[in-house]
Amino acid sequence: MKTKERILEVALRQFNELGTDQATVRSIAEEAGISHGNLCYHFKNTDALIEALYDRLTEEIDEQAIRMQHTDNELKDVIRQAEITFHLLYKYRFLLLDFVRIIRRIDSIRQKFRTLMQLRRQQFHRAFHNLIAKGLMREEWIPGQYNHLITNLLILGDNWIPNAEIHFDEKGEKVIKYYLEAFIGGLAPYLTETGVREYYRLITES
Amino acid sequence: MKTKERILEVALRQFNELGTDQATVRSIAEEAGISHGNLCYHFKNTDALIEALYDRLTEEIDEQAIRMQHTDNELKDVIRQAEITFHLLYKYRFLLLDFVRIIRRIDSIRQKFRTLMQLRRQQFHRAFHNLIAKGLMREEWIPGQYNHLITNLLILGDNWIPNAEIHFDEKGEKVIKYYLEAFIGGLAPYLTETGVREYYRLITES
DNA sequence: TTTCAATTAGTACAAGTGTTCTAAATTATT
DNA sequence: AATAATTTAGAACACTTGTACTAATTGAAA
Repeated sequence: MKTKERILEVALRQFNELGTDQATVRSIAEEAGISHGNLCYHFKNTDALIEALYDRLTEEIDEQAIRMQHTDNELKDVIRQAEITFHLLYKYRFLLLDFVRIIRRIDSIRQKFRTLMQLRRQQFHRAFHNLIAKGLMREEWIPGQYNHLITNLLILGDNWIPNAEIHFDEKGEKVIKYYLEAFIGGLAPYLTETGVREYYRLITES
Repeated sequence: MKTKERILEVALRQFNELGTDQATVRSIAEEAGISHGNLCYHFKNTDALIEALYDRLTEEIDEQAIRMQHTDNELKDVIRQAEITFHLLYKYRFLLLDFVRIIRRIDSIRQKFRTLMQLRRQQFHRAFHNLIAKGLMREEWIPGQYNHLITNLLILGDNWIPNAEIHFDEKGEKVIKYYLEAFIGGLAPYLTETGVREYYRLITES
């Protein structure tokens, strides 16, 4: 099964660098050093490749979510969680760069993604709840504000990569850090004084 | 010049509904009731159509920005500004739905867009400055937080439409309102007590 | 070793796309 | 009314893409 692995590797690279429209069955096969007929034997078309890679992403996210269940949900854990997720999304960034088109075309991904997002919203609610209980985050003082906050954070989480593609020429770690800071910084105003002190401590040490 | 107008109308509709990849020179020409040869006489290809429509959007945004200079920058003006911008973006939503691909392909749009974004960042800074001076918005109490806030608001402003496409089946006014509320709600925690009172007054009356 | 299934390369085809070109038709100008 | 410029339709071309198919090769099981 080494061929299949190599195909997915090359596909991921080409999707990320060229976009899902420029990377074709032929270009991927060529770089993988096989015939495109062979590639189509393993994956019927590029959509099948996209779906396979999407499944890999969700697998990796799931694994990480399970690992995170055993932390005590301090502020540092929340930040760490965001950090890992950002890196994961960056690894599969072609998905986010092209998500609308992919979703419009591949219905199975659409459905999987919707359930994933509901899960993420719940995770946020739970995390906030924990932080409030620990006295790190303020109680909601404007009705509905945490719902709005979560909406904004989810949009940031899904769209910082397209945003980076549009605004920056740099790539990689530098970009990830920039948006990660914006993400965490967006949380800061909702923290208690204790929370802010902790926030300072964490961002200065990294 | 009626043909040109009709072409752009149909193109906008097809781009919004089908996406820039499904709408072709031929499909647009057909709906406009002309030959595709004729369409190519007026606009060399779909990229030229996209560019023309992008220019229209920036024109409309500019007009509105000028109109807004004569307001006194109360909270209600800031909200009104956001509302109009959201509606404008929705009118040309295909641009935001496909922005990465468009930017990658059409360099002139890339450059125009970057300067536009710098402008928008400045507008936010100015608006915040005004609100602070009026005692409606708090002074920055965590270093850099307003820069992060603006980053987040800009990302929300550019990506609520793709987000809606992914998460909702509804379209139109309902969607606009949902994200507009998230946008304004994201501002609320940064307001002073007076600001929050004003915020309540404004959101309950609409 | 033989046999059968899985894998691979290469070819061929159909559909769709942007692009160009020519000739006709329309409109405006003198 | 005559002439020139603009606009339009339609055909033709080159290119790419996904898809299917065939034949050859490989590898494992009997």
